[in-house]
Amino acid sequence: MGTQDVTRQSSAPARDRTKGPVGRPKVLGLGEKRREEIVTAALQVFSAHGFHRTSMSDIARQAGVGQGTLYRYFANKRDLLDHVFDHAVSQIAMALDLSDEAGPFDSPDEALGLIEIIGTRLFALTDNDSALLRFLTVECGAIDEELRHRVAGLASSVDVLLTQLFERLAGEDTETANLPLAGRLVIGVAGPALVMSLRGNRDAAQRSAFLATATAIVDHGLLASAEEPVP
Amino acid sequence: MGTQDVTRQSSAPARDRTKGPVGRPKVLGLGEKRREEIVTAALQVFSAHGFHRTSMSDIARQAGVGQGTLYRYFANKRDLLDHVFDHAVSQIAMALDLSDEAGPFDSPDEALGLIEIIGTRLFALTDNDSALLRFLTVECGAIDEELRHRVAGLASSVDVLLTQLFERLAGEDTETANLPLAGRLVIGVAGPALVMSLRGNRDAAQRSAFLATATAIVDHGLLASAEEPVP
Amino acid sequence: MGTQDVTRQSSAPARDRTKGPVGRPKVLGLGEKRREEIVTAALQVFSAHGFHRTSMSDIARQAGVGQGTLYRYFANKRDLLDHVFDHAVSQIAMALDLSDEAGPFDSPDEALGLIEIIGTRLFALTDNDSALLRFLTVECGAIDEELRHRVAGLASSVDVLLTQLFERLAGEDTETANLPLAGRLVIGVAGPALVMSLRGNRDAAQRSAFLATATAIVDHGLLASAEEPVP
Amino acid sequence: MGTQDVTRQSSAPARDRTKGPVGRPKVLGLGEKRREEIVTAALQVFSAHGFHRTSMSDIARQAGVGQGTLYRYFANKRDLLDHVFDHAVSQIAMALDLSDEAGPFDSPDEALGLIEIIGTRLFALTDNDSALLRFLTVECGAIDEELRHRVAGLASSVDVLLTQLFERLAGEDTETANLPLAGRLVIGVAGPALVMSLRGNRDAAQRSAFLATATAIVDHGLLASAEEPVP
DNA sequence: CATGAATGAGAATTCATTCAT
DNA sequence: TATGAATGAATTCTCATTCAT
Repeated sequence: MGTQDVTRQSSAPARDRTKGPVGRPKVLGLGEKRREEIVTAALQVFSAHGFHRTSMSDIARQAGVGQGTLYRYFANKRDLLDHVFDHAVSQIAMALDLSDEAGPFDSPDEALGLIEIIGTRLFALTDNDSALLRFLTVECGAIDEELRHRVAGLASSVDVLLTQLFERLAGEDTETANLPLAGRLVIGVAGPALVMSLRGNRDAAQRSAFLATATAIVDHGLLASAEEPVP
Repeated sequence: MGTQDVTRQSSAPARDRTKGPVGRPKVLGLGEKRREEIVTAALQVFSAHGFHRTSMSDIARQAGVGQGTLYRYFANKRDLLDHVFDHAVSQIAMALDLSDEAGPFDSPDEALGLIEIIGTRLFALTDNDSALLRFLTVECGAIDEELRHRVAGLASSVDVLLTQLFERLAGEDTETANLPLAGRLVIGVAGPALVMSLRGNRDAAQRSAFLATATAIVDHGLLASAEEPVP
Repeated sequence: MGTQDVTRQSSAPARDRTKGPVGRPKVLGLGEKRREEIVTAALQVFSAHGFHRTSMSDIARQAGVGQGTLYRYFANKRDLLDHVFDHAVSQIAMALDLSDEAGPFDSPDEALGLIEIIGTRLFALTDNDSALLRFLTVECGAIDEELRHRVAGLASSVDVLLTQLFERLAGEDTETANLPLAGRLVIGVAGPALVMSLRGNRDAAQRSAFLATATAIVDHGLLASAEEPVP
Repeated sequence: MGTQDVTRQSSAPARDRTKGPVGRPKVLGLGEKRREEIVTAALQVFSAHGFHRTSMSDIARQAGVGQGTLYRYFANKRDLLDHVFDHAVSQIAMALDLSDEAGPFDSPDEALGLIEIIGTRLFALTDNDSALLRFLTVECGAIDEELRHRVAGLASSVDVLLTQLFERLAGEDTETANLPLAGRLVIGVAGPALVMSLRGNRDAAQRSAFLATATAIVDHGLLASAEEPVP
């Protein structure tokens, strides 16, 4: 009578993307423009109502096209979702792209400033298009197994990036053993800021207090602790 | 011979016959047991496949009962979900209950130990029943508006608890202005640990390193930073 | 493209009464008493909500017994319905039984008085137990094919009775050709009275006006017209 | 790039693209035709098996469309029923429309002829489409409370029409007190004719005998009795 | 005998997807 | 190419009926 096996008959939904051109073509044709309009519209409604509660009709209405048209650009709802995911990720990557800023730092303090820069950008991102982050952080993980993995992969990427950042901040004279952990912690530290922001809180004072605290944490807590051997 | 009451909603079973023998006796507590079995089964499948991808048939199969039986115990799928949510929350509350441990501390260091205690319990919780936390953290927020609010409320509660904890840790000589933020930060800090654990990582070394780092963060970063005025 | 055949796959519900003792046994055992309680309860709820919208639970609740008990007395819902129908018919037959009154009449006027007698009894019937007539007249015809036939048969019986009555009223010197039609017409004439009464109208003045008009119709219209050859 | 309107209930299709070619043009009137086909099919099966015993699948099969299609035209089963009701009422109203015939009458006898006209039309109606009247008279009253009220309202309308007719027939020198009752009586008188007809009886002789008798009833019984004061 | 817990067949309804135009 | 009408598989929920106690 105990709970039985949880596995399902129809286990794997079998990732089905039509292997059409998915990347970012240099020249946006008319069709490509339409694709992006649809993806953007889908992102809005997915974020507002959730993937499962959003019908293809909803997406078509939001995009201002017929439902049938969606199937000219995407093989099925799942395929469209994949593209929305990719779109969201690339938008965030662009927003967080530090290649301009992250030149070699003259001092650790300068480097620490990156935290504020990143934070400020994230706040701007949520103000502009809260759908983007809400989709990635709240909805995506709950859609299905595969997307959960991709979200996890995404998190890992940020992990790596942050670790590299901390390595540069810490300099070569530091024990790097727990820097990966530090990276994850900082992701966690960022979380509440996003939640705050996603809930519509735009209080500038709170935000700057938050960023200051986060910076202090990294400065004193992370980097200092990194110098102490883990017991 | 007059017409009796015909109203339907009067749920009173009118068991008023003068007869003694009442057929199958209602075994008290048995119904409650069955309810819990169903809730547990539902938690498993909701956590494994998500609320929307889980059909009532799935739940019934997992619980080892007929579909119709579910409706003897819960008004509808949503009602069942609510009970699953409550169940999950109370399980976690029990797991995190610190009333034994949180006696008055002789020293701040002793109090800091709470972080490790909480962390250890969370790890144990996920090892035992990963469905529980995955359901609350990953699935719930994406189900619908109302549940999102309830999750948010839950997070706020933890906020408050942590803030109170920090206040005790920091003592009265500290600026308390950003302690609420600190609470949120620590929630964030806990996140990655859960993710790590939910993904099935049971590496003890990594875990203890993580807890040590987290403790250090709170010790050096949070509490220390709390002494610095926010600009 | 045109509308297709209307016949159904599962055409006949196959009258299924368990051929247990159905008639009216002289001695009412305890079980028989219980049967009648259930039938009475079922009549109430069938009349109040309609057969299809009434569940066996509703009936059991109204009767103050468990659902399972219903199946100790009746094979299934349809069987119970049959008994309710029989019950209703016999109740009405009793209410309309004229064997006391319809002795040989000394004058046609005396005989005409029967119309008022019948009418008054019908009014009394609806006042006492409106469920009875409502069930027979409104609900029954719409339940299924078989019951429609039985209702029709019932109407025919009344037809015959009324025709016989009119024959006695008219005497032997009358063209009897359209007396059967006359019977049907009087059934129809009674209809509005029932409707009036079923809707709860108990206005005595209206009722007596109605009966007077009906009597006049039969006196002048029916009997007089019966003397004229139909063209 | 700003987020657009995400509200869902805004049914506006947002067909605003600047493009000209709009794909499959919406053929006006075709949808209306389909609606009527469905309503007609539903009337057939409702009449044959009753509302509650008719599934949406039955209707779809009868209409020769998929079940899903029904929901493109009607919100739900109840909505479809409402349209069937309206359809039936308007069909009957058309069949009974006396505006051509009911010119000013030179003599009461001429006016009396209306009864035969109405009767003949009703017979024709049932011969053509017995479902129509059976649905209204037998099924509708038993479906639910609301429809019962609508049927009652319908009957009242006929009441009024008939009363007005009788008033013209009787002339101004008559006591009008019981003319409303007379109207109801005539409705009742029509009932048996319908029943006869609905049962498939097409015997012309019986029909004309019936109409003659009914005319005689109104002539001698109703109108004559109208001249006598009600006690 | 009486009961009510358990059940699964069946009904209404939704929606991703197809395809004629 | 774009469209939206059509569709049926899948889902939630109801309820007549069975049967262990």
